[in-house]
Amino acid sequence: MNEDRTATQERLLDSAETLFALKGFESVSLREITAEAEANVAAVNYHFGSKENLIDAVMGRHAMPINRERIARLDEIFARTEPPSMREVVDAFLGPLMKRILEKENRQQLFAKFIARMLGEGACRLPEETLPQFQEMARKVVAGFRAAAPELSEEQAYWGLKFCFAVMKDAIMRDEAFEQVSEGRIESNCDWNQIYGEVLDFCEGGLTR
Amino acid sequence: MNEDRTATQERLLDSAETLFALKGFESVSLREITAEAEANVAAVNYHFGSKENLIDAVMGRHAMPINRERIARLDEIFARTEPPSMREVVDAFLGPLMKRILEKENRQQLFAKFIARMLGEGACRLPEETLPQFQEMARKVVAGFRAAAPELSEEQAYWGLKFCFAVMKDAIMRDEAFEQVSEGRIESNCDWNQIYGEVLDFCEGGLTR
DNA sequence: AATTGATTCAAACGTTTGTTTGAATTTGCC
DNA sequence: GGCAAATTCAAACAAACGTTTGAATCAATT
Repeated sequence: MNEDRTATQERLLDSAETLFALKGFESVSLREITAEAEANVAAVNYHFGSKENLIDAVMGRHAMPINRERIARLDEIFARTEPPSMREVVDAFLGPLMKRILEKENRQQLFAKFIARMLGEGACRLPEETLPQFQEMARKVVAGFRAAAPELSEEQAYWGLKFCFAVMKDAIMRDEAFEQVSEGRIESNCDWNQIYGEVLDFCEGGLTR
Repeated sequence: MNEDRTATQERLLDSAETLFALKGFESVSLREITAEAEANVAAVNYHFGSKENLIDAVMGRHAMPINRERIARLDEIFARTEPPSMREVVDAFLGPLMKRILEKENRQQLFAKFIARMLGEGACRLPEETLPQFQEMARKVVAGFRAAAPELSEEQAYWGLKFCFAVMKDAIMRDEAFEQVSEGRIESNCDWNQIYGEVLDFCEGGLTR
């Protein structure tokens, strides 16, 4: 995959990311994207070939670096002699994602929502070339879980992986419906560090019964 | 809301439910739905007024009975003198959903996927008249959580509610991507009882740190 | 049997979708 | 400055979308 892109390509990716975050993949038209990016309608097909390819590109921009970081942190943990704590394994898995949300000073919420959609709707369509990396990452996370909690079977650990994913995703994706259901007791604030704390608590507990 | 519908209405709802399960709300056209239901394209607009209304109807068909059952089970728990266990509160919350999946002998997987989508994509668009019921249900679940684990703050309990939802949703929604990532170690089987056991374990652990 | 109201139907409505085209324009290079 | 490739652009494409229409058909009542 070409890493250095033209200015137009970059603007298209940014606009697509923003609009996907707000409305989901299916509901955003190429015309909305190109208008936001101040580009021509034909630009997407010229630079990316199709709308599908654009979605893949905007996902690929984040997925691989995140997985790289996850793997690096897990390798660090395994390099140590003492056994890992469950919390640090979960954090090695979810932290790189959360880090990127915290980095975006002004567009935190938007970027978070895009990530959540990527994990949700987009999960079924992860770019092919990223699959081996995802698999390696998953194997290491599962190994980490079982190092921290030896009573977990391999299958249980994989379910745990899935569930941690799910919890993180829902925590990131602040939806109006739940705000209503909780009658304003949740989501009005936006202290990501506190939210991430809740996520870690829940996942850690869920994995160490 | 009219409870007794014509045969055509029923067929439209069934077809919509099936197709929504397979492809999501946005990606299914009225023409697909009416073709499946062996009805005319105009039938949806005649009977429901619009596609949006159809989606609401197909959701409303399940949401309210499920919430009724949840509330009933929680009331039973509160009627007892001894304090509830966390597991039974979680089960009162998630069980009525799982029950309906197990009921559908032949279409389990399909129905489960619809439910998951309803919880996911559809969450942001829950029919207005169901909101008070959702709120009452949520209040009682939270009360149940805190009765079983008094150290939980109200806010933590609401997060727990959200997270249990998320875990259940992801467990139900079997996506190919994760099957690949786990390299076949998950999802090949389909023993819903075992899966539900994993969900209960994780949520129970997550709420009782 | 006639009349009324509810339902079905084929056809068309106006938009919007993703994509393609071919000419204009910009860009980098000799 | 001039050539060639890369990029932009307005315009149009066919296809699909949700919705509307008005006549045909069905059901029930009188």
